[in-house]
This record gives sequence, structure tokens and C-alpha cells, in this order.
Amino acid sequence: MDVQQPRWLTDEEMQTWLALASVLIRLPAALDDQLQRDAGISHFEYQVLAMLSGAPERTLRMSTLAVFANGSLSRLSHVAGRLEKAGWVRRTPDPTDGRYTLAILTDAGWEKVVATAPGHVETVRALVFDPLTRPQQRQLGDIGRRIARTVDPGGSHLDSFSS
Amino acid sequence: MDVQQPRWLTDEEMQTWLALASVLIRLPAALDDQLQRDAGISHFEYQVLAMLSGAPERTLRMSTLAVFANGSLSRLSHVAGRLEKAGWVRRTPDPTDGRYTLAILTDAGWEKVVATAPGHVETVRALVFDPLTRPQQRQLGDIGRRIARTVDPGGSHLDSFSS
DNA sequence: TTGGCTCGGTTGACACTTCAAGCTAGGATG
DNA sequence: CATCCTAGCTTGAAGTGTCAACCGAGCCAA
Repeated sequence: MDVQQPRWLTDEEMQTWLALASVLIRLPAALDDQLQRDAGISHFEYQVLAMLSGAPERTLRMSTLAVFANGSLSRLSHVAGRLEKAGWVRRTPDPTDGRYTLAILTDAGWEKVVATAPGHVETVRALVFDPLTRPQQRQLGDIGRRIARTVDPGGSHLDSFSS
Repeated sequence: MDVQQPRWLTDEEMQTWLALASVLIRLPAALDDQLQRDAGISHFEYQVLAMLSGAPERTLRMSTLAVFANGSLSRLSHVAGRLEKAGWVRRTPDPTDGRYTLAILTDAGWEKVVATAPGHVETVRALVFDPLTRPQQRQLGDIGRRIARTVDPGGSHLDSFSS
């Protein structure tokens, strides 16, 4: 809308942007491929299971889980249906307030995460951390946080997430 | 498969990875939103048009274009169909070798790029470059290229692309 | 208690990507 | 030439995400 004098990209900026655009497309695809191949699930499904595995009681409200997993509530609802059918998750109304729905990781779901996490972490390490020097790894953290904060100023990306 | 001793992520690495994961999801979504809102096209469609606009004769083979736009040939074929119906692109068999198909940017397509590019560039600048210091911008280029090269070792991401 | 409001969650239709199969032009091989 | 093979591209079906409409539980006010 109404750009007076477009601040064009320099050659160097363009090279940077092309590299980033490539990463933006291909890195998620590579992670999806690995998970699909080794565990038969998508990256989003993995995030859902992983977030639940790290939550108290292995339980989260659907709306909270949607934020943690970086997805819309609608998307989560569809996916939760599939995960439920697979026996990894079950849903029940929150006993303390029937408006909420609790998503709970089953024992089978826990086993799935335990079986899947190491290979996935290994892939993240191989694709993201290993090619960088240690100072670059630290820089990437700062850079990532800055961009994330700019893209989504109301973002709550401060989950202590192990497992 | 078969991970002997998973090299777990340290807390700092986990923070970095969470920030990056967030960017990986939300930055493309933000770029898509801007283009959809202001120009009614997806980011992938924009990339197709933009790559053609920077090519000699505003023409590229479908297979080449697919690589430049970071997409599969099948996906490009579907999208090219839509862009063709919109009058921005036309396709003809390569006169010198009928096995290839040439995608050509029409005048209307050129106008579309000219009208859309400034706002898009402005968004990229606002979301990616502005929040970073100049050294970080340079670091991001190096980091992006390293990761891109690792994810896709056969990648030819060296297009001098202006416009 | 009744009606309306809010909001978490679900559902179904539509759009887009992927996957696998198929088509065709050109080259290679006999 | 005739046949096979390769490779670029297209096509249709199946799966997944998005969007908008809807449902229902709890809250509040009359």
C-alpha cells in the first residue's frame, strides 16, 4: 500500500534474502521428510506430541497446545482427531470447566515420542547446528529471536521444553 | 534410525531452535499474508513471476523455474495453469527442443510484478533486515548459506536476481 | 429462570500440495 | 526405420490446511 520510495535491496541483501528464502522452504521440508520416513508423522504432529510429553500430567488445553505447536486451533482439532484415532492422544472436557477441552498424551503416545525424539533431534543438529561455528550458533539464536519478535510482537515463545 | 547416544540439545541450543522454529513457521505465513492482502497472490506465485521478470526474455524453462522458485515441477505446473488463466504467464513448447516447455511472462504479468514488488520488498526489509544490526545481517547471509548448503547439497542458489 | 453474550472447540466445504501414473519428444540402439 | 529408453511436463486423485459457519458451556443481567 502506497510505497513512496521503495528502499531496494542491495546485492548483498539480496543474496542473504535468497539464502534465507531457500532455508525457509527447504529446512521444514527436510524435517518433515525425516519424521515421515522414520516415524510416519508430520512435523506438526510431532510438535503436538512433544509439547504434550513435556507438559504437567502430559495434558494441555487445546487452545494452549495450538499456540505451543505454532498452529491454528482448527488445524489442531483436525490433527488431534487423527492422533486420537492412532491411539496417541485422547480428549476429554475439562472437569473444572466444560468449555475447555483437555488433550492428554496416552502411554502409547509417550512411547511414540520416546522412540521418535532422538532421531529428530539428531536431524536438527545435523542440519542446523553442525554446519555453524559456535559464535554463529549464538548469533542465530539472537537473530531468530529478533525476527520472531518482529513478525509476531505478541509471541510467547518461552517454553522450557526438554524431552 | 538407530541412534546410539543422542547428542541432546543444551538449553541454549533449545532456545535457539525454538526461536528458529517459530521463524520457520511464522515468517512465511506473514509474507504470504502480505502478498495475499495487497496483491491477491501467494508467495510462491510471486516468486514465479519475480523469477521470470528477472530472466532474459522474461522466459525460463519450467524445470529451471521450479528450482529457482523452490518448488516441485508438479506444483509449478498447477500454479502455471492458474497464472496462465490470469493472463500473467503463457507457455509454449521450446522451438529448439519440443521436450521443454517455456514459461513466458506477459506484459500484464510484468505490470503485476512492478506493482507488487515494492510492497513485498518493503515487508521483507521490515521483518528481516530492520530488526538486525549490520553485522548480524551479514552473519545471517553466511548462516543461511551454510544451512541451505547442508539441507540441499546439490543446490544452485546463486542467481543474480534484481527487480 | 430466561435470554443473550462470549468464546473454546468442532465441522464441512473449498483450495492447494503431493504423489503416482501417464503422455510425448527426442535420442539411442538394432 | 522400428523399438526402446529417458526425461520434461501434465494430469487426476488423495491428503492436508484454511476459512467460515456452527455448537454448546458458562457467565451475566433483567
